[in-house]
Amino acid sequence: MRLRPASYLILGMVGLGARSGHAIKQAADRSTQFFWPMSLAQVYPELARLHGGGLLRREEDPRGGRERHAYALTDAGEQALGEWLRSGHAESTQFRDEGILRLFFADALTPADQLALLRRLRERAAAVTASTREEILPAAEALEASGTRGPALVARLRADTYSYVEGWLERAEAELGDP
Amino acid sequence: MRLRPASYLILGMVGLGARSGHAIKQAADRSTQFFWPMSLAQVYPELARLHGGGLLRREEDPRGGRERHAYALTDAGEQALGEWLRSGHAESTQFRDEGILRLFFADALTPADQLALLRRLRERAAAVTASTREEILPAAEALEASGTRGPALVARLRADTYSYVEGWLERAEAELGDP
DNA sequence: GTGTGCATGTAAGGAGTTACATGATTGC
DNA sequence: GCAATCATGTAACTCCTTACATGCACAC
Repeated sequence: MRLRPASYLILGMVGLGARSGHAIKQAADRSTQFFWPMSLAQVYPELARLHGGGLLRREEDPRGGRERHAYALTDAGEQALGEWLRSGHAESTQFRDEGILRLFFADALTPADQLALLRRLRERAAAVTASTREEILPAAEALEASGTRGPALVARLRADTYSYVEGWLERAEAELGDP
Repeated sequence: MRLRPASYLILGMVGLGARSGHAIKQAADRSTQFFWPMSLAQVYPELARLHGGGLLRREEDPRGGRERHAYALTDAGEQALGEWLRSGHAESTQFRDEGILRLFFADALTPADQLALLRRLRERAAAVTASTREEILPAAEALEASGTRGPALVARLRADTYSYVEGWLERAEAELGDP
């Protein structure tokens, strides 16, 4: 059975206590979304696959007449997750950013339009920093207080990195406007 | 005719002087690869599509018995590229990083394994900085000397950002080892 | 004559997205 | 009664990747 990053993401979320497909998606939207996007349509087929492969246990857990499944890691699931976390193996990273692509080709623009592009990118970076600090970090810090530090670590890395990029772009703007 | 980022990437590369599909792919591998990956199999169909849509002119330009096409921007192509560059519209960004995903779930590891993970991520960041400065920047700076500044700007942004991340991870390591 | 680089493409498949489809529960 | 939230799934499609397929030119 082949496991992809999305498989480990689901395994990891179950490990952190998310029990239903819905809860996994909710948690992912508030935390891992930014460095590993996952759509809802991926969650249910993948849960079924992981259950079929013996990595997840599944129990019926209805709320009234509304069906619900409660997933938990099996021993094999726990082991697969641990092995992945310890392996440095072939870390797939992929970064796609249309804004940076524009910047690459910015010489085709007038200086004024170049400045406008830099300003837009800077504002976007600032917005990422702000939304991460206001919307993502608080929940991550609540988890941190109970001993789970990964989410807060990652949220701070994101906020601080985009804050750095914001400053970098601000300097680039200044240099472009007044060389 | 619908234009995607990969379309503008090709248009932009032609604008910068890449004439054949091969040359476009070569240039992309050395520069835009890192923030907008594009595989060879995308290039030729997309060139044909852009030619069919009137955004590229195409001439036969054989080298001996080896066929070659020389592409150039039409007025419509130049205009489409310019409009995209000036539009702030819906910048699609997507960041996927398996290493950060591991960090998010790192609480499942022993402290020693957490440290090892942080170290691996730091070394990876350092390698990105180094390879960008050594392999990407020099060519971009040569272009810069002749007035095309985008490539160097983007290469420096990449190198400096990963350098910042390297320092950040180093501090995180220190805090984890000695809180 | 052989390996490296230049050059153009196609076929099949995988990963992930959008949109669709449905329905119960809970709080106002 | 109504809206928001919880909850589970499927279908069609798009985008992109890997692998395949071919062949000339040039330097050594």
